Amino acid sequence: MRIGELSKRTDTPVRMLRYYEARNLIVSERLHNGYRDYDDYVVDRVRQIRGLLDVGLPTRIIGQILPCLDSPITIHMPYVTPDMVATLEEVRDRMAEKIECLTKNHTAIGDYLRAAGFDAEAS
Amino acid sequence: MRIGELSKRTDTPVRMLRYYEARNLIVSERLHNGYRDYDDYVVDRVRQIRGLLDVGLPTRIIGQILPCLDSPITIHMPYVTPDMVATLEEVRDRMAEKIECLTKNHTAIGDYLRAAGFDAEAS
DNA sequence: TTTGACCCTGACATTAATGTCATCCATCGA
DNA sequence: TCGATGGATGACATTAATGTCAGGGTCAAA
Repeated sequence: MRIGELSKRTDTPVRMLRYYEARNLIVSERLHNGYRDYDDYVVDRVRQIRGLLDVGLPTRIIGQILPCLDSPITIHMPYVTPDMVATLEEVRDRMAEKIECLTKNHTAIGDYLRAAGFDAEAS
Repeated sequence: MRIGELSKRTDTPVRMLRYYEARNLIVSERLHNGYRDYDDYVVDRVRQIRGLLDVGLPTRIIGQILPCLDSPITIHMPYVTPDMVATLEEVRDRMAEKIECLTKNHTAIGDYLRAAGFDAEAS
């Protein structure tokens, strides 16, 4: 698909799609004219990238870990360098911290809303 | 305590503490000389702020929700405006999304590391 | 063939969170 | 009293993610 459709399907500005490509987070073929052409799997990829960005990961890190989270359960993993392992462990641990922080505050907001009489569902 | 100590106790650059104050996330008294003087509870507050920033919340939002997450279980909550309720619900929902995203990727990294033979513990 | 929708590249602006300085006041110990 | 340390304000720089334009092709439908 071309960039416009990818943009719509991922609800992501075209500008950003080109940016992600520049940061090597996604790739694209080129049509006879110079138009970018994306494979379908890129849709999910972009969504994942956005999610990670939204959660505070910088593109630099995303680019490093993305290849390791690619397929269902790691189709091809060449020699994993110790460096990469360290990075992954680091990222994994920081994610755990974030989850904890988010969970705590998510709960607190729920409690508050409930105490204030609003919003009885959706804890 | 003065800003230096707060900085150490929260592992936060002094620069940032002044910044958070400028954004109305924390407050401080002033000593006879112009030095800032912080109450003890500010330590936790700063840690919470950092956590929220780290997880992608902008200071503008943090400033809005912080007062609602202040005390153990909401000591004083004046008339909660419908606007505030809407904001809180919005933030709460976005947090849930983030938690889901993080959990998913956290798991994926764990799986990868395990599959790669590294890191057998700490799922 | 003309027009409008799409795409391309590249430059510049912006917002947020931070880093870095410079300049000056305050305090306390040697 | 001097000097080191710590604090204050304010200006300027930077990095990342994004927004916005400008100038210029592609192509299909009218």
